[in-house]
Amino acid sequence: MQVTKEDVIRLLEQISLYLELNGENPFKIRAFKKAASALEFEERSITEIDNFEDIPNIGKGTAAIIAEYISTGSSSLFISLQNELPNSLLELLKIPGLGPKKISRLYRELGITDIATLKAACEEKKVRSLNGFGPMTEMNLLKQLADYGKRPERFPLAYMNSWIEKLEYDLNLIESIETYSRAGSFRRFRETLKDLDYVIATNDPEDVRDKLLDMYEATEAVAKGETKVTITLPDKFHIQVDFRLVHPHQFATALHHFTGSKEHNVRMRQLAKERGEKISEYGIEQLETGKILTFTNEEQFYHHFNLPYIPPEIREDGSEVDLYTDTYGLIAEKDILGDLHMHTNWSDGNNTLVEMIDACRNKGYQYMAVTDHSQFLKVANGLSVDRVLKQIEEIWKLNEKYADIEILAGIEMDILPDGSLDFDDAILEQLDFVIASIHSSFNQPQDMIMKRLKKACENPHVDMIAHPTGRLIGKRNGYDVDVDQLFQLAIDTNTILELNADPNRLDLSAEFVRKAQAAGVTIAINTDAHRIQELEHIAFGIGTARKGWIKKQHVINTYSKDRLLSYLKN
DNA sequence: GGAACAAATTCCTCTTGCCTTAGGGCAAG
Repeated sequence: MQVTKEDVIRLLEQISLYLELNGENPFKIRAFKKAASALEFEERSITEIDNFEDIPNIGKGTAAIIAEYISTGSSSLFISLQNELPNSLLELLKIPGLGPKKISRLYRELGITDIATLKAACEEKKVRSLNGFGPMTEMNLLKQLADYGKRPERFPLAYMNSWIEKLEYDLNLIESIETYSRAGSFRRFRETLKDLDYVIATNDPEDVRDKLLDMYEATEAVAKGETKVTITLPDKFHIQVDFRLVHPHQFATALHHFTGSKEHNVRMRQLAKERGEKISEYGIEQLETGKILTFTNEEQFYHHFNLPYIPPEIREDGSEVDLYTDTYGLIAEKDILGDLHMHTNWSDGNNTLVEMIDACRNKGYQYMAVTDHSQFLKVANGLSVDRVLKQIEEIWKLNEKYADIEILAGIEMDILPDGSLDFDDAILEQLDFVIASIHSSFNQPQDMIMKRLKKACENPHVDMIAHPTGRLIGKRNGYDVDVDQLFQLAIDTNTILELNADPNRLDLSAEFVRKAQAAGVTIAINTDAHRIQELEHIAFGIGTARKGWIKKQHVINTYSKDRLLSYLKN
């Protein structure tokens, strides 16, 4: 059997889970987790690594386990762990409310090995007889088991977004809230979220707590304490929202703490410790004097450690604490001077040309590209040649009318399944901005997909490839792109790649867009708006770009109008 | 188990809140 790097990572993670169930030393458990993640970040493939001990966080013991696994296809440690505890127990760790201690007790005292036997034991009221368990625990377990498997572990940003708007509308109505902020993975613009986190500053926590609990009467409160309120939203998936209530002077440190990531917090705490200080959500404690420092904002908090303000989007694995500087040039929403991908009711958009133009003018954009679908996409009312020519004329007229914005006549043209393009060059050359994209035959093998993309990139009239991987977060993976090859194609043919800001897409992802920047690709961040409200999705695009450490200089729609026009001309 | 500092030992981020059950486990970033 050919062992892959993913196999090794999975092995180490499973070992770590087993040790947890066994109640092993927490640091040993973590050592395996750290080794797994060290391998994940390792650039080399498994055959290129001759000495695993060279990798930080992998020592003698783990290296021996890996070597055994690669040469024999199995691990004696893993086998002996499996003999001790059935594999199916690992699944129980995923059930909220069950941790290693409780699972271990259920197994040893009731012989529970999996979901089915746990459910049966709860129904027979056997569980309540165990030490540390009671009727409430049994009932809660049954509730969790009923949901088990039906609920995704994480939700796409787009799914959460409608809840977020509703929640914040309600939060704004609570007068005893001094201020509040999103926190957690949503504030960091992760593309999928497990729950929602808010930090609330108030001088009247009891009142805020009562109002929060009143907000959604139909839902149940998971927790309702002095400083923490957890509710589940009346959503079919029981989405959880955590509110942390703090006094206004604690707000900055609490916000930092609950924004995370966990790894970022660990790194910050290490820094503090080296200086004889201790960070908690309520402030920084100076250990010598016992004095607790608080701050008016997160900027001050970071400056206390002689660090620049580190934007939430890049607070992930902890390395940002050492890598990020004030002069990095990370892109910001204010840098965006135009949107180069949107639809009108000429194809499948909801608004008229004029409505879209007015909305872009209201956003203060210097330019915009109108890019309705092309004829192939019948379901989207794609434009025929005649209608394209008509729309170009219409846009010329509107350009004369509006002095404050440059309207580019564009198209989002399909790359057809056979690799040809939906319009001839004679049409394309009349357009100011040509997007090529794939909306069909997603299941083709990689070489065919790449052939299609190559054809598009090599056409001299094509300016940009939209949503380059075709994924829909949590719904479909997209087509089989060789992204490295696509980046090289884009560079060789001077083709822009899009970061599509639709929260369902975020395509390219933060990870890919970071690689694209490193390769030297020019990027555009566009909304692909189908209605004027969706022009606001640019915030998701910017968040994702920042998560990918994108510098302003690599993003074409930060160019001034003149610079953009001359770039497109060449 | 890994790594640092010293050569065998020590530390590893942390602490707070809440529920459920009777002291402790789990969850949160």
